[in-house]
Amino acid sequence: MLPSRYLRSAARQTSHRRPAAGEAFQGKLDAEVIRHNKAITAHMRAGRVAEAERLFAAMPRRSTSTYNAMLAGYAANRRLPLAVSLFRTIPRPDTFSYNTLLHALAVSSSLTDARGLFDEMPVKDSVSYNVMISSHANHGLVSLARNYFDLAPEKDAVSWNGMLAAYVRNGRIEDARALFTSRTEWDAISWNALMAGYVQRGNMAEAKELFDRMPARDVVSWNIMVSGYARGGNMMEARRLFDAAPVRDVFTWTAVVSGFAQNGMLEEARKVFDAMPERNEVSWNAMVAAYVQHRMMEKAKELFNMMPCRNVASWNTMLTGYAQAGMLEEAKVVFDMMPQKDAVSWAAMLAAYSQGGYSEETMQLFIEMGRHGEWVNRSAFACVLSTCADIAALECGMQLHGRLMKAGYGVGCFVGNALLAMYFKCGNMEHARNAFEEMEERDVVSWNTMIAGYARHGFGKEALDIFDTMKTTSTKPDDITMVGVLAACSHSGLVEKGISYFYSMHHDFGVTAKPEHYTCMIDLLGRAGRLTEAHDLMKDMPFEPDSTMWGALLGASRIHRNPELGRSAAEKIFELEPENAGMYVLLSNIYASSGKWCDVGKMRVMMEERGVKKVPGFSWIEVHNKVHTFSVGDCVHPEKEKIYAFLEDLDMRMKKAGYVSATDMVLHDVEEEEKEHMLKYHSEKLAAAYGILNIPLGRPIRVIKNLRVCGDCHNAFKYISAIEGRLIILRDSNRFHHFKDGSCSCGDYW
DNA sequence: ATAGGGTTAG
Repeated sequence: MLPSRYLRSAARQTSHRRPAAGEAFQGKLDAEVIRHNKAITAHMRAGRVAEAERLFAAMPRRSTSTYNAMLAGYAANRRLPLAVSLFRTIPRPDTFSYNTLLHALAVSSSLTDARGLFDEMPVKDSVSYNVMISSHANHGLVSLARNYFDLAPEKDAVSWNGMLAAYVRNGRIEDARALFTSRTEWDAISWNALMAGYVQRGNMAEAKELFDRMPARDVVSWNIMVSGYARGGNMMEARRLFDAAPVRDVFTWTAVVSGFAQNGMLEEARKVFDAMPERNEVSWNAMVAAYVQHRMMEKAKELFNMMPCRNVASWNTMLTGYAQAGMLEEAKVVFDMMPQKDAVSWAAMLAAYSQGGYSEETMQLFIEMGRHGEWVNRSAFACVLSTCADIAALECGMQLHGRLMKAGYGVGCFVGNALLAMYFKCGNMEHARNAFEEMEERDVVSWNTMIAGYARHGFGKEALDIFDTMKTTSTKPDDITMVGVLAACSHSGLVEKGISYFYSMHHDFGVTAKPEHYTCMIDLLGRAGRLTEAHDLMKDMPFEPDSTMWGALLGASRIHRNPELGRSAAEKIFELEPENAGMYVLLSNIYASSGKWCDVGKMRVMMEERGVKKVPGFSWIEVHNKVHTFSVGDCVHPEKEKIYAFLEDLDMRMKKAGYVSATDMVLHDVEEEEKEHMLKYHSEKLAAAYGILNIPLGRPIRVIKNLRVCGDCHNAFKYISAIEGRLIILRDSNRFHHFKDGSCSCGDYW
C-alpha cells in the first residue's frame, strides 16, 4: 500500500498558480536540460537504469520533464519503489507525473493503490481515465472499467478503443460489437481490435467480413488476418493473404513461420524464416519453438545458440522443450543459466518436476520460488497441489488451499480441480466435497474428479449421487465420467446398475465403449464372481485384451479362488509385460492361498531368471506436518521400541477378538516359522501403529502404501479399527480403504 | 516522457 501522506505533500505543491519568473525549472528551458532529458529516456529505454541515475544526479538544473523521464524509466524497468520515492521528491509534479505513476501502480502494484492515487490527483485528464479503464480491464474488472469510461468527462479515441479492447480481452465480443455499433467515428485500431476479438474465438468469417468492410487497412489489419488463418490451420489462405498484403513487417513474417510450424510443416517454416528480411527475438523464438514442438532439441539448441539476442521467452522455450522431452537435467541447467526468470520459467520448471514425479524437487523449488518473491500463479499452484496429492501431504495441501482462497484462485476450474484431486488422493473426501461446493465454476473435469474420487474410496453410492446431480446440469458426461461411474458400481458391488450403464451410455450420453470401460466391466463381473461372463466379454470386445484387463481377471480369480483361470490370465500378462513384478506376486499369492507351494517356488525362480525385481514395500504417514516413512521390519525409526511394544500388545488383543494371522498371503520367500513375525511388521502396520500412538483420538489415521495392501494387514486393520475405535484410511497403489468398526469400504474386494 | 490493435514461451 502506498503511504498517501507522501502523495498529499507532493500534491500540495502542485499548483496551478503561475510560477514566479526566474524559477529555475520554469521559464526558458535551456538546451542542456532538454538534451539530458533525452539522454535519460534513451538510457532507460535500453534498460541502463544506473546510467540514467548517474546523469540525473549530475544535472545542475532539472525540469519537471526530467523527473517525468526518470519516473517513466523506472516504471518501464519495473522499479516501482524507486518510482514512488522519486515521485515524492518532484517539486512541481504535473498531471503527466501523476499519470505515469498511476500507470506504474496499476501495472506493478495493486489497483487499490492506483485508485487511491487517482482519487487524490488534483487534475485528471483523459489519459488518467484511460489508464484506469485499461488497467481494470487487464484485471478482468470490465464493469469497473466501464464505470471509469462513463465517468470520463472527455473521451478521446484512446478512451473508446480502450473500452472496446476491455470487452474484447475479457471475451465479451457481443458487448464490444454493441459499443462498436453505437457510433461511427472509429479508426483502424478500433476495427483491428474487434477483428482480433473474432479471430481469438476462431470466427474467421466474421473477422473477414470486418476486414473487407473497414475503410482503411493498415499492416496490423493484415497481420491479424494472416495469423488468424495460420493459427486456425488454414495455411493456404494465410499464404494467399501474405502474398496479397501491400506491406509486411516482422509480425507478418513471424505469423507465417509459426503457422507453418504449428501445422506440422517444419520445412516450410524454415524456408520462410530464412527468407525474412528482418528478424527480432520473437521470430527467432518462433523458429526455435518450431523445432521444440517437433522434439528436435539438437536443432533447437543449435538455433538458440545462433540467436543474436535472447529474451526470457527464448530461454523458456528451451526450458519447456527439454522438460517435454523428459530431459529434466537439461531443463534444470537451462533454468539455472537463465539471466532472468519470470512466472513462466518457474511454472515450467515446477511442471517438469511434478509431472516427472520428482516430488522432493517440486516442493524445494516451490519454497525457493517463495524466497525469490516470485508471484505464485495458478499454474504453479496446480503443480504443487498435484505433488501434494502424489505424496499425500495433506497439511501442506490445506495450507495451499488457504493461500488459494486468499488469491481468489480456489474457486475456478483450473486450480479448483487440482484441489479436489489433492483432497481425494490425501484421503480426505469431506474436504474434497467442501472444496467442490465452494467452486464457482465447475467443468466436466470437476464432476469426473468427484465421481472417480468417491469410487476409488469405495463410496459408490456417493459417486452415483454426484453423477445424478451432474445429469441435472448442463455439463455433459464424457467417456471419463463413465469410467468413474462404472468403477463406482464395481467398487460397491452394484453389478446390475453397472451393466445397465455400460449398455445404455452410448444411447444416453453418446459415449462409445473404450478399452477402459471394458476393463471396468471385467472387474465388475469378476468381483461379482461371474468369471465366465467376464471372460466372454473379453473375447467378444472389439479390442485385443491388454494387461490391465487380464489383471482384473487375475484379481477376480484370486478372490474367488480360481487358480486355473488365474494362471491363464497371468500367463497372458507375462507375455505382455514380462517385467511387471506385481503380477508375479499376485499369482504367487493365488498359488499360496491354494497351498500350491511348489508353484510358488516356480514363480520365484521365474522372477530370478527374468531379472524381475520386487519393488520394496514402504508406507508413510503424516503426523504434525511431518512425514514418517516405514519399510518392512523397520528398525530405524526413533520411536521403534514404543511402536513394537504397542504392536505386540495389540496383537494379543486382536487374537482375543478372533484374529488369525493369514500366513498364506505372503509371497513364499521366508521360512515358515518366520512368516508370522514378518507379517506383523509390514510397513503399513508400523505406520498405522505410529499414527494411533501420535494422532489424537477422533481423528482419522491416514496411511499411504506404495504397493497394494497385503491381505493380512487388510484383515488386521479391520480388527484394529474396531479394537482401537479409530478410522483408518489406507491409500494403496490401487485404491483407498476406509477401515471402520471392523469393516472396510472396499468390501474386501481390491 | 503516460493511455488503445497484431507475432514467441506456459
